[in-house]
Amino acid sequence: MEYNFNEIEKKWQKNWKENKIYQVKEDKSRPKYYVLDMFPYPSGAGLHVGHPLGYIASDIYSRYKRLKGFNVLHPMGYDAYGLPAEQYAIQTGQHPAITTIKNIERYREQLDKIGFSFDWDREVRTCEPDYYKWTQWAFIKMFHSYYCNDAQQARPIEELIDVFKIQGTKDLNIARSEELSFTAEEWNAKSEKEQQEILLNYRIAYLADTMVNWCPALGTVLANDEVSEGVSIRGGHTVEQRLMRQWCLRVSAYAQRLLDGLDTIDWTESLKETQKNWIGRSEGAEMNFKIKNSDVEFTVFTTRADTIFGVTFMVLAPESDYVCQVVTEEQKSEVKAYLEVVKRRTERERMSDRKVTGVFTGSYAINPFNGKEIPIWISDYVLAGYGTGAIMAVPGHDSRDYAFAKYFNLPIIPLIQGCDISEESFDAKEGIMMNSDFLNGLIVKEAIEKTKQYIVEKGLGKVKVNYRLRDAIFSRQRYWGEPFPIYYKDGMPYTVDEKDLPIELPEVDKFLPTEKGEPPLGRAKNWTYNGYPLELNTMPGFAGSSAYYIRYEDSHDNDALVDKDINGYWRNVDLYIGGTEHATGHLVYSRFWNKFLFDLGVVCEEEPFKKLINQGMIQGRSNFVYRIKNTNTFVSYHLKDQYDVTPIHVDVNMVSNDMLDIEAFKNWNPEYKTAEFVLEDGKYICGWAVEKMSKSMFNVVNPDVIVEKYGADTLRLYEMFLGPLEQSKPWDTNGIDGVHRFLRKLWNLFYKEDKLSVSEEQPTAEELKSLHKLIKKVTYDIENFSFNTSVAAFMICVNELTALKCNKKAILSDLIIVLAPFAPHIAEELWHALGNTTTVCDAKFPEYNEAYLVEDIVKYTVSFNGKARYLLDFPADTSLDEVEKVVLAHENSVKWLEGKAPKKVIVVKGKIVNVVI
RNA sequence: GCUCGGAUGGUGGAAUGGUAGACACGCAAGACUUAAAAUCUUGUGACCAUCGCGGUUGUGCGGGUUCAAGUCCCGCUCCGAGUACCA
Repeated sequence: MEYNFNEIEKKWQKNWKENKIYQVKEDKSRPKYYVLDMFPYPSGAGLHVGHPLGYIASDIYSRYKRLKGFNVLHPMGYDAYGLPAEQYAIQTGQHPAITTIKNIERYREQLDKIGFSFDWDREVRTCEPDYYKWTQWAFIKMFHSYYCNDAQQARPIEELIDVFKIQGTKDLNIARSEELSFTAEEWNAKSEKEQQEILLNYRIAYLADTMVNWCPALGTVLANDEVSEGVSIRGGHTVEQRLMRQWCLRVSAYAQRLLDGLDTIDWTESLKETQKNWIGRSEGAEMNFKIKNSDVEFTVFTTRADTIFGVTFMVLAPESDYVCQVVTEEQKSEVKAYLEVVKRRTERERMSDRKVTGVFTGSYAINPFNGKEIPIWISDYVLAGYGTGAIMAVPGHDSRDYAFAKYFNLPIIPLIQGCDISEESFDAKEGIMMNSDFLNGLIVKEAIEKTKQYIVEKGLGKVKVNYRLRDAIFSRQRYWGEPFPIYYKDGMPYTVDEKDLPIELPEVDKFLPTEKGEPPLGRAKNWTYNGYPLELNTMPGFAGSSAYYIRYEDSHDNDALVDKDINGYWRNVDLYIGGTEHATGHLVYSRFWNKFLFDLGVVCEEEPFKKLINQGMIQGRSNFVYRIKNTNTFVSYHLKDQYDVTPIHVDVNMVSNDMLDIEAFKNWNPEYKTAEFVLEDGKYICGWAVEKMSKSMFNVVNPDVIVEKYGADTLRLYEMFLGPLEQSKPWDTNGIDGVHRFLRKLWNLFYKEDKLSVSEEQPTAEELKSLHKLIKKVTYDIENFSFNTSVAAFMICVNELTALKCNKKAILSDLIIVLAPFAPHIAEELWHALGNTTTVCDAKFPEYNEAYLVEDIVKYTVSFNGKARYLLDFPADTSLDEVEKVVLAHENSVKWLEGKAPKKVIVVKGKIVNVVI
């Protein structure tokens, strides 16, 4: 019987589905294990061969854990809201829901062919009302919460209102947008509307006028992680800064907890590092500066308080509120002109073109340490969004200030003994202070501490920790997203009643903004709640993906996001697999969202993902043919240098082992119908290059094609065999035959001349050794996510057993259990062929036995001063004394030792490894 | 600029400080075949060799630690990823 993978795989996929083999239920008698993949956005292009890489790895791990006796939760779903479906809808009028469902069906079809062990009964789709009801619910909870810095947790907003009623803002230590100050009497005297406006300053989900990344091409605002280098990540459209009233989430309140939490989870150092940088904690001081001839005071943030005696000018961000307060009459027109220029420059220009620009305000600040007058300037190298939007410039010890000072000819004062600032500033925080009054003679670190102390004692400011992490902009002016559970009364936002959730996405006639420039929801009919207008914005993409892992635990629950008991069983994700591209987006929002739900007591774990692995990207491997210029003749790769050629992308699906299928090529395009070829050894060899996998490069490989040709088990093994999971690598089909050959060899261990042929005989020591070597290696490898070396171990084992002509049932049956996580279909088929009636998924993963692994011959490496190595074989039970005797008497030893006694004999783990002379 | 990775045969890649190159691809030779494909066997880092003995050399470069370094330490070069006027 041939190894008919197509038939086998179809049969078992059907069987698994019908018998609900992968359905899991809470089972308190067994330990749980939660394995999660980052759920995909179902794009119109379908899956390519790179997408399943992580899913295969997580599937192997899930199946392994199940065989090890764990109750494994391994769900899958879809991140169904997204820009592409909406862009497509704008162009074609096709409702995004229709496109999305079509794409989901296509994804599902492709996923099913690979034989994953997902529990599909738990599937979630972020665009389904049953699902986004809980996204809206969480938003309502955030709206009704504030963050208490003392308790370090979210608290109900009602508590805060009670505080306001009694003591106003006195002794308040809570996260807020702006520092407000009022008494209880003032609060109680305010109108409902005024009170609501104030509360927005404290809510975790709040509405505020903020500078946002506005993307005109997409017609919406974007969060910081959706923008890179001044352009949108999706589509690469330019982004500009704009002041808009938008929904925001007070993620910044959680900055310290997000940072601290990193120490409790098992993520790669590089990913933790990326998050640390994104959160960007910096310790420093806020210092107040008075302005000469004015009562205006302004505050700067600095991490280098020690350099206060080197401040020679101050700089305000162009957008800073202080600007209009400090500009003098005579400078007004010049400043105005400068602000106009800055405003016109896009973020992108500002970044690429680092020209020094700026303008003097006419005002002077007073240095609180020595009373000196310092000119105040405006420049766009100071950002409004960080710190206070104002800095004290120390050109001697900050490279940006240095460039500015040089350009505008401002004084530069060196503050550190022996530093050379003639060419550039001295930025390092080291050396001994000078020109600094009471700080002179201190080393920089001491000086920073002493200055901070001084600032606090003299009331010049305060010690402050700043974070780079900004609050997340949560509004999108788009159609295809979750509607907000918010309505407006008297211009103020109110949440809809929880019992009225979900607020379903309404139908609209077009997916474009209204004539008035409102978001597409402005087109919806009767878009009201109890007669009040509903919010027209929708939520961003990360809203639905922030808590989906919790919903899988209890995806059909209509009364709660997750049942408390059920969450108490599944807890958080033990293993999360996905790409690095979510390091500063999804993985920050998810952690924030989960911490918020933790504060509410909805979930029992503070961190959502205990262990996280980033699978590498699969790049494309493009193939080229070489056309001789101005002809229709193509020359093979190794001969191309003899001609003047143009490389042309050719569809990789017409190329096998870099050899072109000439007939297929001729039929590919009418232009090539009459093409001629210059061959080498009768073949046309293509060139290749690693590029992004994309249609335009003709290098997209569809997993369906591989499954059709080699089977899902081969695809699974091959994707793992390609290299380490976390490494990016090009897809290259050149080695797939080797993996496929391995499966056929395995098959042939069972079947001789078309008949099942297994023996009940007792295995030999050699056979047992081969098997247990494999079990040991694979156990170790799976636990360390080193799947490529496991595949190699299988190949070795099967080669050994083939050489031993082993067809013993005892050996083969354990072998296929060990293989089952990797190649479930063939394992299931052989498992049943051996007479088992239950699924191989419920077998017990065999333990290895060291006793079988003992070598009967021990090899000793003997070398002299590490040189002239040679090997000696001894029976395993030879004593070390005996070995040493033989080693020293060996002719090579005699030669090297020249009759002298060795100085030292190095023994490692009971083995002589070196003789030192 | 900063941070984090990485550099090993023709290729993808293996190697708890202890026989570098597992396993696979490719290539070569052979077996089977009218032939091809498939399959199987053998060989395969480079250099030297009285090519079935045996030797030299070899993990990006330069140093160091060690009896012993692909692996640890210091200094470079190159490549990749992330991030950036963050005061």
